[in-house]
Amino acid sequence: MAQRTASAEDKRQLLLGAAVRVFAEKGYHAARVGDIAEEAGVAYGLLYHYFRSKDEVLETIFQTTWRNMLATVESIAEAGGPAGEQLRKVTEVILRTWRRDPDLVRVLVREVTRSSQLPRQVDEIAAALRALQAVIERGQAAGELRADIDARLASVVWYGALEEVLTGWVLGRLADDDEGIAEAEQTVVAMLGNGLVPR
Amino acid sequence: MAQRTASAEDKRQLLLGAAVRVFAEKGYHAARVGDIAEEAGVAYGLLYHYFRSKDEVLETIFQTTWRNMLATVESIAEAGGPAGEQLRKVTEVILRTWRRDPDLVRVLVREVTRSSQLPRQVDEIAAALRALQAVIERGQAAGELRADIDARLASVVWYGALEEVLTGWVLGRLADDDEGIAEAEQTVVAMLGNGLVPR
Amino acid sequence: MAQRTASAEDKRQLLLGAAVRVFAEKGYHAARVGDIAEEAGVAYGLLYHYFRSKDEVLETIFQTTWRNMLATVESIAEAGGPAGEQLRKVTEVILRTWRRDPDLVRVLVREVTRSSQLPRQVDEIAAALRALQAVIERGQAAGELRADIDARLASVVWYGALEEVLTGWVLGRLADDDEGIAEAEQTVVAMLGNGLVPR
Amino acid sequence: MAQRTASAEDKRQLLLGAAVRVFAEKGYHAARVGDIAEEAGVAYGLLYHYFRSKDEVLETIFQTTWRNMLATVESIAEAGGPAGEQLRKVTEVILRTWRRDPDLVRVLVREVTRSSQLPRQVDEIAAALRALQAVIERGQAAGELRADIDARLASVVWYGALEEVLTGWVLGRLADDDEGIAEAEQTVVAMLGNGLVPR
DNA sequence: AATGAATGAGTTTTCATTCAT
DNA sequence: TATGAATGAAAACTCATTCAT
Repeated sequence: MAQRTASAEDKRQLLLGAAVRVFAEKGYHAARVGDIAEEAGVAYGLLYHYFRSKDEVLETIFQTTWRNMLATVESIAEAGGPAGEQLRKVTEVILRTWRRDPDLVRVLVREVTRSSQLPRQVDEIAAALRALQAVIERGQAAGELRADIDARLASVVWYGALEEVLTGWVLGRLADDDEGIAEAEQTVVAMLGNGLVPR
Repeated sequence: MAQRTASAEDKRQLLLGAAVRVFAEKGYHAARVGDIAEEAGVAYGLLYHYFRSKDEVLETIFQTTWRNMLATVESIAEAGGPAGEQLRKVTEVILRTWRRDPDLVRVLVREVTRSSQLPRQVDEIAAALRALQAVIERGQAAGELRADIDARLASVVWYGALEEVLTGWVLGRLADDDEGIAEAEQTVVAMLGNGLVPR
Repeated sequence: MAQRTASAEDKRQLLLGAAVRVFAEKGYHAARVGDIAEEAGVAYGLLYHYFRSKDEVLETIFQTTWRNMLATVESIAEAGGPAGEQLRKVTEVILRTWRRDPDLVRVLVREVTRSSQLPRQVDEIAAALRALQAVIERGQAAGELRADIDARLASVVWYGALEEVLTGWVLGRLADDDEGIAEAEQTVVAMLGNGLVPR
Repeated sequence: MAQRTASAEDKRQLLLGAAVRVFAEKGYHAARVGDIAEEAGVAYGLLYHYFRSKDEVLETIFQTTWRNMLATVESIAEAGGPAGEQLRKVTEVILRTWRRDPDLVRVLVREVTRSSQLPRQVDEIAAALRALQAVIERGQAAGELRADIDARLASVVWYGALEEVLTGWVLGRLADDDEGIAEAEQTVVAMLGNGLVPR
């Protein structure tokens, strides 16, 4: 029975992986349920054994990703160290997702607004934002970061910058080779951390 | 005939305004052509005298908005003055759109990804980004801004921050009263301009 | 506009007539919306201009028929005369529907139960039953009919007998030539009528 | 092996009983095979060990019920006695089914038409009608019943009256307490019986 | 006998768009 | 210009049934 459960979980993952590829290629809306099933090599009816609807598939992708993101940010935060260094690590982790799983990022970037319609997703994203905010607040408390800036707003600004860089890569607006990625990391950290104005 | 043209233009605007309200309320996809016509108080067939398709209506909204945005950014750039001040003005203009026309911002934020699918839009957004980039480059040339940061990346980061603040307002994640708006402006300018790290 | 309305009403009738024929032939469930449209010679989308759903088409057929039935029964009742004679006329009118519009009777008989699921129909049928009941009550009050029998039950029994005769014709269980119809009328009236007459 | 067979028969009955309850509650069409299995407390695949299809389940319910009905009517007929008394007994047996197994009657009444599509059912019902007809014919031959009324038609009328009374109870149109049931029996017998008796 | 994962046929309905008036 | 009747493409989803285990 453990076997059966494991196998069922495998099938779920198989479908989820196929969905990411298909959504990345054609977009959520244009992707037909049959495309996902075909990509996964199963009959489309099977998708409805594992998910309530096509929507739930996307929702699951978002939820899983954000949960992981949240866990990563939190583990970085818990690891301690200078706030600036923590923010650099968060930036690095998030931006490197592009190299690790470009299809996933494509889906995330293209369907953000769809996800934000769904109340549940908002919670997940909000949780990640709060984690980022907490890092900033601790940095402010420790005197490492400016205390005259609202931590929540700062987290929103930081997150927006990251999302837009990813969007730039997805849309081909920005160079996404190794050098481009490294430069983006540095730029985000430099601009947000130290500012654009020379000192 | 001038009158007729004017009247035709009025009808177009009437339909566009109605479309913004309807798209803001139900989202582009859920909005039916009939809803827009009803909101505008005309028969739905009439929409096809002024627009080729429902898609073109959204496209027009984006194009017009971005053209205005671009013109504004360019006029700020042409007006001259310190780069930092120019960036502050751009930030102010973009963020105050929320107060001026929240429905428009709702549509823009909710349908960004759809817009980025449409090739024509990319140009408009890209043009606005280039204008922002130009401001930064001039600031770098004048020694007012750090020259070790890629201007294109900087424009992307800046734009991302603005978009995410608007998103925060749309989703109710951030306070959007006058004070909240003022604080957001200052925070964006402060963080991106001067950095989060105290000097 | 009167013309347009008339034409619209014609189209509705066209679709309703086609629906009766198709439902009669294949049954409501097996009948596809496309079959009705094809029978009517229009595109199936048009059906949705005139009816909310396939269900509403059937509902309309029932409602119209029962409304007519009710009107007929009431007009017979209002015409006055001996109760027995009124019941004979009602029987005649209902049974002769089979000759007048066999397809309609086929639909009515085959889909009775479906109609009784729909709350609105219940009212229509109930109204017709009440009219029949009223005829019986007046006959009882006038001493023409036995007063020791509950008029409501009597109307139900009478109606059941009529429905089953129609069912017999629909299923080919009973002869439905002119002679068969005449005999059925006489039999129903004889069995039910003489039973109601005091001795 | 007798045990195994008995157990298998039990499972069949278990499933049939569950099907009656589920069909009574949601109707045949809305009832899913899974619902029946769940009501019976077994996996839905098991249903296919005992029945060829969902349709066969309903068919079996009808067949069993009608076979019993037929047997009952025939045993009443064979017991002899005055025809009027026999008809009273038949009426009593059929109407009391409502008290004995309301769910079964609900299914029978709601799905009559569905059953009449199925050729096999027609035979069963036809057989019961013939039995009723035989009772009447014997009554006519014995001079106890009017001979000027067609026995087949009379059986149809009688059956229709019974079915409609049951329908009235199912739909809540008629009182179905003990008194209501008793009155219905008497009314049917009085109306139909006295009408058949020569004067 | 029992389970439930897997299959895929089958159909209503929506709604953007066209076009006769 | 304006109307709204007419068209038909397009796809998610349900659920009866099969079958490997």
